[in-house]
Amino acid sequence: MRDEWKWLHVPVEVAAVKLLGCELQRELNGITLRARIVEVEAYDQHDEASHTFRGQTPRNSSMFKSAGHAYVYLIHGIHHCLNIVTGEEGFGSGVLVRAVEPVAGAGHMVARRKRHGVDVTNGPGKLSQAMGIDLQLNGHDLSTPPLQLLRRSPLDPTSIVTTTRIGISKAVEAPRRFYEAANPYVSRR
DNA sequence: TGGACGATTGACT
DNA sequence: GTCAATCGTCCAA
Repeated sequence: MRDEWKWLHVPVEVAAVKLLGCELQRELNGITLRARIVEVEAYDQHDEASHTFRGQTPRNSSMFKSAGHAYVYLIHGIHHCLNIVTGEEGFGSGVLVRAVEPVAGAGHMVARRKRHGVDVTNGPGKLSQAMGIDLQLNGHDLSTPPLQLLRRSPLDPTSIVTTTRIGISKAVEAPRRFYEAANPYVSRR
């Protein structure tokens, strides 16, 4: 395993909390976009709501890679969702990035979205469109451009809210959604 | 090989 | 609050 991602070789819900406050940096057409992660959800092989619950398939194979890779999938034939793979190679676990807060290149994200304010990045499909994330980045190594994960110091635990996940039909009771309290970019539904 | 379905979003009543 | 868009994936037959 790569030492660089050792901090993500932990249970996925622990990794999810550690990822809050970290940043995603995207190089796109010579422009640098950067955004801070403010809302996440945890999924792993033992979780009925996870894409990896029934084992490895061509679609979910990048979620079985070692920590620090991207798992991107298409939902409803329209939108892309970004996950950060966690844990050891061979174990299917990852963290869905549900919302981010623009840090750099916000104007470009607004233009890509054709929306403004929190609507630019307050949902998994929205932030993917804002940052130009699609299937081409599925399986990408997040230690290299054009998409990088930048580690940041952990948030104060008292500022983190834990709830059940959104938009799923199985394991609906599991408290595996985490977000930064009072951050306006946290998704609404 | 067919068909049901989805870790969502935006438009509309 | 409700509902359609839209297509790749997966499982049953």
